[in-house]
Amino acid sequence: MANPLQTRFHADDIAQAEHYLATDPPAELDPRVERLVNDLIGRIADKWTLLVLELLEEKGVLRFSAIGRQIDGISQKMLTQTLRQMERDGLLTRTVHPVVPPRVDYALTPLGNSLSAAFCGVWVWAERHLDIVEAARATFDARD
Amino acid sequence: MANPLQTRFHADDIAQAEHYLATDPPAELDPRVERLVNDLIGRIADKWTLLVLELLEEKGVLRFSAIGRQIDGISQKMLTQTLRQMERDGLLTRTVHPVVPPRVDYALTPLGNSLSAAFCGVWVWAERHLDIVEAARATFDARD
DNA sequence: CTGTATCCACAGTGATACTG
DNA sequence: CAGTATCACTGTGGATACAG
Repeated sequence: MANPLQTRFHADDIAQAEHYLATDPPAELDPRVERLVNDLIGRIADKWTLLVLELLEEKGVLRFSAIGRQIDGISQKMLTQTLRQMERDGLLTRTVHPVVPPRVDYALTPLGNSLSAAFCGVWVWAERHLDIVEAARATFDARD
Repeated sequence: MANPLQTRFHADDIAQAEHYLATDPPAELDPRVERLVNDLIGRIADKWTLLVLELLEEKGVLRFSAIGRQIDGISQKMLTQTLRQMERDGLLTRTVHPVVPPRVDYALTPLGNSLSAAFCGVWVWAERHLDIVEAARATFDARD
């Protein structure tokens, strides 16, 4: 039986995610570092970044228009912006082929892959608990 | 040596996060489910929700003002809004004590704890790769 | 103390048009 | 094809005041 999440995340990535959980995290956690980590999470956890991350993890290398086509509802502006941010953060590479018409390929870096792996647990959680959350909302909305 | 992340995440939660990664995820992943999951992630991954989740995971039970005091920069409005959303999603419980002055306690539900555990991997990733990301940004910003 | 209500400023977003 | 530029808009979020 096909298993979308298993095809989406490489076994290596999942192994690495387990590695993150199993090994000791850094000992230092002063407020400044905490703020930076929060900032970083805030940036990488936005809607479009997550979708691009997921898509590239699954598909490997894609060109600009292919990404735009496969992510529902994203505008060209937001796609460009998201890709630039991710490139700046070292999550993906942007390869411009000097041909006409222009062709630009995007692919995750190892850093991007590792982030995708780190988010694997959140994806699985969301998928697993979707029904529970919706039930909780229904209950909450019922009484007021 | 003290280890903030180990104190922040209970051993049980980490075990559960490993469980998520180790076991087979649900087989079905039609576009509708995918959209719902994306929505859900978009909601739970916002800045304040993440900070509240982290704080309550660490501290256990806290009252309204205590949360507001310990999360830097959050306004009363956003705190109320965030707590309501999380309560609606079943992530935390809101307990009103009928005393004067009023006292309202907030605590994570098992669902909230499991979400916190799922995000553990992302936290560790962010902490681990903070320097790499900042270096990537510096490199990116240098050439233009 | 724990909220709600109101107002307002501004950043994020989408639509559109245009360029190399 | 792969963007950039411009603009109008909307919602988020902060400040403030007030209520239970």
